[in-house]
Amino acid sequence: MISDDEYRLDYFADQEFHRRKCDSCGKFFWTRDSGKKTCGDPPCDVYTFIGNPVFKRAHGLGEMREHYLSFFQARGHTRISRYPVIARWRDDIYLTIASIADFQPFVTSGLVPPPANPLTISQPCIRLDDLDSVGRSGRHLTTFEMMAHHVFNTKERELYWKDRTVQLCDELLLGLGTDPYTVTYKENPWAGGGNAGPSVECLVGGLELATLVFMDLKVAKDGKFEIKGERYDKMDNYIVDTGYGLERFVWASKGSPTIYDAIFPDFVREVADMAGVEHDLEDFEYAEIFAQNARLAGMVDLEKASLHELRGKIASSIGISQDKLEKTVVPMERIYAIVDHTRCLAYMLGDGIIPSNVKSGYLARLVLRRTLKLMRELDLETSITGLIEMHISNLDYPDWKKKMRIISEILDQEEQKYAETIKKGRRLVVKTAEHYRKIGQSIPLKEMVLLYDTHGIPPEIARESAEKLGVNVELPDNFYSIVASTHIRAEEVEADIAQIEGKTELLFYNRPFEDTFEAKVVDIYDDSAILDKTLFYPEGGGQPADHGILEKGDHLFKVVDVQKVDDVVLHKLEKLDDLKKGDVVLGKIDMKRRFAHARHHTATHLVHDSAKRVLGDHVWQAGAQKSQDRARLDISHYKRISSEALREIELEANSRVMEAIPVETKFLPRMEAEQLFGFELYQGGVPPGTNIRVVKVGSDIEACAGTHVTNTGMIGPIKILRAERIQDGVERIEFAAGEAAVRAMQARDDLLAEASSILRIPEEQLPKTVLRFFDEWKNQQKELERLKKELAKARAMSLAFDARSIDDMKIVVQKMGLADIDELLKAASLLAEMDFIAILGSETGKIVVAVGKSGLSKGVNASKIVKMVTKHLGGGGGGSPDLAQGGGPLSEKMDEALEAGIGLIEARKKSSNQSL
RNA sequence: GGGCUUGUAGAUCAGUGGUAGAUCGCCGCCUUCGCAAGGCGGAGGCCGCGGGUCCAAAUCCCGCCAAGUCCA
Repeated sequence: MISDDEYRLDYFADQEFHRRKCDSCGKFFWTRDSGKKTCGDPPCDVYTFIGNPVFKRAHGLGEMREHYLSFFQARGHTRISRYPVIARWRDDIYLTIASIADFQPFVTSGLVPPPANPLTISQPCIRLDDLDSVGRSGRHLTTFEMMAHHVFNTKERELYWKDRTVQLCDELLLGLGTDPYTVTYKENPWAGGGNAGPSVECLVGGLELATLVFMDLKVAKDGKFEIKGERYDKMDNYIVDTGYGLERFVWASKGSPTIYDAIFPDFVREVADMAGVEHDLEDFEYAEIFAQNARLAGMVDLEKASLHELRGKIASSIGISQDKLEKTVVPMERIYAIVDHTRCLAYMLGDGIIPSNVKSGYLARLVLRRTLKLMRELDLETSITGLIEMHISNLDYPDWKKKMRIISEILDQEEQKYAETIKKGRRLVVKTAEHYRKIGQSIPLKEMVLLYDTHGIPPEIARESAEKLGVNVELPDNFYSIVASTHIRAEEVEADIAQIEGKTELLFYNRPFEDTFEAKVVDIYDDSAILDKTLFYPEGGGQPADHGILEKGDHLFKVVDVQKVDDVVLHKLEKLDDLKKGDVVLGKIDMKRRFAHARHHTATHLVHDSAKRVLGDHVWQAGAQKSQDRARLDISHYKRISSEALREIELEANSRVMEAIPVETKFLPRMEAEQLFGFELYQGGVPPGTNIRVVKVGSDIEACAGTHVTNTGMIGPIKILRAERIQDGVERIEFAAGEAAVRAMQARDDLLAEASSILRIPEEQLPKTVLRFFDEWKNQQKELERLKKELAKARAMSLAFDARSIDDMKIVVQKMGLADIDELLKAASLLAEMDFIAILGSETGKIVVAVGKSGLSKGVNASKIVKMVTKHLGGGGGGSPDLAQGGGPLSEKMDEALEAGIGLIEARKKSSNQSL
């Protein structure tokens, strides 16, 4: 528990605030109004600001943002620019969900100094948790700007803490014209992402405008404090983490019926016009419907509450029928959601997310497809590209306008893909529906889940198609949660990483060409030696570890792996033997291996840079791995890389090699590097630490800890081997550099040489000749087929003469040389057509039995005969009563097997008409 | 990163171990002044690729390649 004392601020005392316990929810809050009984937060209080703004003047988004940032700037805060909405510097979240996310984990943990302190920022954030409520509740958004001021205090230096934070918030609100008696601060401890602390929510007019978090706790096993079931301890550093909702401020300043009408009124009107929906907020009764909707929706959690029930309440409180309410509200809800979702997409695509079926790309596709579905429901004929372009031209990010061409191409492609999925889906639904119509049932839930989960067909669309065919569907309200529940969640495995004290000096950066060094063994850990300094490169950044040896006198220790744990390098040895702490060793690196890695590593940077030049700026590294004989680079790209583009990339990369560009590396403070080069530095992930190593290869600049050659000329040739699609939106380029490239080319030469020598033709004629051979082969196959048919016919005719008769049935039994099963089948079935019983065998051990009409009527069964006679061949067989086939490995016993066949029919006669 | 699904004629798909099919499209002929429709006939398949099991594999098993989809 967080102590009450945490909230007893001098500022509250000075300003004559009272601490009250909410009559409704029991939480404590602070107010200047001594008569206030409830905390101010819905559902304890209702919205009072709608139609009754809490600020003295209406503000637009830009105006409000500027007011906020300059307010804090004037009070000693440095304004910093926003971070992307795709959190590339984080590996635990895909999207930037709060302003503090910009500074996690390294700034908040104290490892890296903040870019400024104190600072103020307005950070665009995306949260998709309440996607279903967007448009409906009047207040939910997928995209919002979190305005914030942050302070990073340390034990040594405190800038300001709770009092000043609350004071600034109060000053901001009162400055905007808020009545001081309507402001409440509700106590509400905050926890998330491994941190926690006391926090107050600032409420005005029933609307939560800001949250002021005082982050001073971190998760600790045996911590002194317990919040929401986790234990926490105090941190050395403590952080003011505030969040002010820009869109809510604008809403509060206007008192519009919904947040959407407040923040983009023109956009809403334009889309409403396109959809042919009348949206006249001047009409009091009409506006009141939305206002009341927002007020009541503000009180409940839409996820849990029944939408139907809620609407019933709203209708009766306004005094109109529920039907009329829905007719008015539903189209607008869709329009609001479309306007919101397209803004979300503008941010996602503008910041470089490529729609995909995995990771952050999936989130983009999710929002995109929901938007297309909404547009379809409204019969909105316009293209989604146009809507997104409208947002982009309204936003003040010039680089996005340049990206519009690629964004539009991506969108067109996504629209097409979705249309394809729906088209395929409808066919599938029709098939499914017809099946259930035949058996007179409605389509069960299981099928609906399959259609959605496996084929991406939304249940609403499935229902529409099915009902057209007069088939009902089973579709419960909580359909999507049923789908979710079928996915078993993978348990998160927390790796127990050993912490090792100490620091190994890294020599390989400054002495990249040296292969020998002397060092002291400072410790032994399992079967690994820890040295005071090392030339061995530990595995990292997709580059494998160096190998080599450690020499102690004339005793050699083979180094088979090298790993870095914290600041310590572990040299894993094949055998530990008598190596001990305090020994002095001579280390020798396998330089051939090292150089192969270095070539591939620098080449990776070049290939990445070339891909960017050829394909566009949307290309980001999504992963990389190097080895001695090849390397692979995964890049984000929205379509398959054509072979022409691939060749261009290859040529481009080799041009950089031929230019013999020096590779520059240096260590820079993280913030300086970020300011100089932007987040494009973090192609290969975000390294920890205050200083990061920046590697510059021509125009490519990346944070990279790997070993590189010192000049691109040293790479030698770069040969792209292949490209494959890892996921939608991610392409993998495999290539070889240096000696490995030469060997790869030689291997390809060998393939050509071998193939052409088999055909005894020059290599240039391979494609032409292979094509001719393939065509000839196909024609010959057909010819062969035809001849077999003819041969079978001829044989059948001649065999018919040799038929014997048993019990009025004409029987042919014959061994037909090396004939294959096809020929036997054809001959036998022809004989059966002429009303014979045929038992045909071959020297290869195959048998076919066919029975004609009269045989069948007497109960002769081909399948049973085959089953019995093939036993003589040590095999088996089967088929239908009129035609069966089989065989076995003992082909030399064919005569015996055929005799047995005749025997069976004769025996059948004796036992008089017993069926076989 | 995990789950599910698919790959058969130009297209859409049947075919769950026993002679590869349907519909549309294509070509030819009949009918017509011509077109559409209709009738008759025909062409078109490494059943995604490679291995395995089996007397026998489009079908079962393994690997690869290509694609779709839901989720974290």
